[in-house]
Amino acid sequence: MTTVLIADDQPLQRFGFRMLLESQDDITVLGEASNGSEAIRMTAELHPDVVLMDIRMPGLDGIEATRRIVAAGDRTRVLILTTFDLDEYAHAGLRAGASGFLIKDAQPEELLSGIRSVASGDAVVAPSLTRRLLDAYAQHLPAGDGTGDVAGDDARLSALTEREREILTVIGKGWTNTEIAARLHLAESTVKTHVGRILAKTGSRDRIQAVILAYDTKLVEPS
Amino acid sequence: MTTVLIADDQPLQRFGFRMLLESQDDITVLGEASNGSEAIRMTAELHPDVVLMDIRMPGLDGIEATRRIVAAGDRTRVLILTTFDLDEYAHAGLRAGASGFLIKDAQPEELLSGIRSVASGDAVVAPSLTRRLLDAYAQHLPAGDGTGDVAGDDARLSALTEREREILTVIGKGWTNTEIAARLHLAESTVKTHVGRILAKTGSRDRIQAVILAYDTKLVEPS
DNA sequence: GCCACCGTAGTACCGGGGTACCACCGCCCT
DNA sequence: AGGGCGGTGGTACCCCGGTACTACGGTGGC
Repeated sequence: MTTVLIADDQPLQRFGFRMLLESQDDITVLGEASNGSEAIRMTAELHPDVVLMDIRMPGLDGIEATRRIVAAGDRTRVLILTTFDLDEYAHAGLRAGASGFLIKDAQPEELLSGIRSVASGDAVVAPSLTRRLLDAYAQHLPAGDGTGDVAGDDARLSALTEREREILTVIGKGWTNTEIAARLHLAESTVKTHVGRILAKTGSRDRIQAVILAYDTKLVEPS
Repeated sequence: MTTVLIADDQPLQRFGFRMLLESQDDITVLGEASNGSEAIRMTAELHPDVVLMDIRMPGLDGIEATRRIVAAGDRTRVLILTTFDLDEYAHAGLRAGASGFLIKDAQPEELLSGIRSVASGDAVVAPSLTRRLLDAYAQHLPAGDGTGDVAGDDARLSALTEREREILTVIGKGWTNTEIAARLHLAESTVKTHVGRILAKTGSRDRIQAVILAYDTKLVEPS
């Protein structure tokens, strides 16, 4: 069950959101806030999985409210809703730690799937915003040409097979055995076998040491 | 009407995509390519709106094919499909000019809406990839304006106390709770309390993510 | 004086991780 | 034909890690 707090200064807008969300079996609306301060207070009280946050609100605005909610360190994720897809909002919201951005007039399904994604730890961005995000991101990437140095060429990894190195890479990215199994289309028992062999071959006592090894050997690069 | 070219070396995979796409009234499959060179040639011939591009293909891979298709200056957009959401793929694909990234085992609806978004000029990223994209993007943004972030200090660590940062450092070194307790002269329950709070504040689901965070924020340096 | 925060510590519980086995298949090499 | 190796899969078991609570002393601010 996903719990949601709605933060918007327009009662009619809140009503619409509530109707939509409550029509879903797996979503519960814990409450409604009409400004940023209320949103912060209610989040601290109710610990919703997701706060649906409007940016423009009287008093404390949505960005600042987002910043404080994220800083509180709770598990609550903030999904920012904006009427205009203005860039400065996205930037400020990103710095504030929001988990996603949607446009208010999105399709209901988009909103719902966005909430579910954010609740499960993923992030979402409205399609019309994604383009800019990609462009801006690409612009800031290191200038390398893609060809060149092969990572993970370390003596401690030499005993590993291709497959094992592949598994070690995703271990280094923090994937759980279950995730590895699902994303690589394997049985969890197979993953465990691989992991066990990797630990034995590299002399790591647990996957944590393996993660560290993956970083030290540059098999995985800091992001 | 949206026209699509499928580029994938696995016939079965191509068949699945074709079946899915042709079931849609507004999408037409113009053809199928089984490697990068074919994809480039067929794109130049058929001018599809979207190329569904697998990364792993014999001969010319999907990244290079994407680079050349985009460089050709046609209106064709490339939507990259990957089995593994490995970061270097995303980076390379971005530099190559792809309009989106989806994971192969995504829901059919996700794939379809992705194709439609890309065809209409938007960009899409699989929800499970978006998080990293946002994080990486936010990291590269110019430092905040008014509100004071501590200089040289990563935002994701700002909520941590001195002691918690200390604990996170040794978590990053791979110490177990028992070891931390022994070496820092604490009760293991205390260590667990600290670790729990660190995970909550940093949004890490387990200590593995915390280790990765410690490396990414350079709280711990590769040895 | 009171409250918020920090660091410390405890208990109880559960799930995932890791280990120790075993097994089967496909491939390549001798 | 046989054997080794890599990749896959299974079962059974135990322990550590993580969560959810509660609690208490010290400190600093209002």
